[in-house]
Amino acid sequence: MRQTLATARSLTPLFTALADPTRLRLLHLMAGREICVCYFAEVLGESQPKISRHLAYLRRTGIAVARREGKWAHYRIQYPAHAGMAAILKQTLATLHKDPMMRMDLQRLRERQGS
Amino acid sequence: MRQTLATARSLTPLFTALADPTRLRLLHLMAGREICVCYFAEVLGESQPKISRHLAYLRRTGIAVARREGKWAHYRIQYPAHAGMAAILKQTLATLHKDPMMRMDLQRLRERQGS
DNA sequence: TGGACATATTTGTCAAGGCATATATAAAAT
DNA sequence: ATTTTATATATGCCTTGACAAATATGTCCA
Repeated sequence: MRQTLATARSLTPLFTALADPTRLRLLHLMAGREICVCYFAEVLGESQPKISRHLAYLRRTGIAVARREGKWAHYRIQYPAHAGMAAILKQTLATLHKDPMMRMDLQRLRERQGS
Repeated sequence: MRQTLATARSLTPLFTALADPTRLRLLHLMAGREICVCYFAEVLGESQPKISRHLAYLRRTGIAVARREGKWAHYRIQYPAHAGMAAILKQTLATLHKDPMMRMDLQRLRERQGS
């Protein structure tokens, strides 16, 4: 297994995936829970296609996985097998969670979910 | 000070800067030491303008700073003031350092430096 | 059918790399 | 001491390719 042979190259797609505000907000919302796509557009105040495209991006990168249930799709974070990549992602989520604006996303989500 | 007001947006430039193999190799070489530009091209096996461009990119992003000394320029890492960003950068460097290929860069550097 | 989600298309922006060249400092030559 | 010449580094121009956003449309399932 040559997993770590070229970390620079394997890290690049991860960072590319993280280099977008919308994707960071999505990941932060997904951190620790599974979320129905139906909430994202409203919570982020972004168009549905835009959300969908970014979710597809995260899926392609392997950072998120989808689970279909009838009409709905639920997304959650998939931590990379590569320990270093997982650590970077984890650190990123921790950093995001310190931002009050990010927490407001979470609050808006909970209001919608009625939890 | 509204430094943390929009972490998603302030994090994006960092990740964009990290989303390139050449820049990751440069940062890894600079981790913990100051390095003369004159070594980079040879050590990485890349063209001089390419190196220079990527160094300028890192400078613009604030991750690296240059110090001129006569003909030569020396670069070193500048950790972001934002604690979360600094933590991400640090984690990234640690991850890179686990890669044998990355360490070979360091070895090639030391051979050139004759240390 | 209608609601939930995904994808195609188009357009604009931006970054990357190659090549040539500019700038700056130092060294050498006269 | 000027005037070349060389070395180190940066930058401009050009082409190419990746990605974002908006709009429209397709697909799947109740």
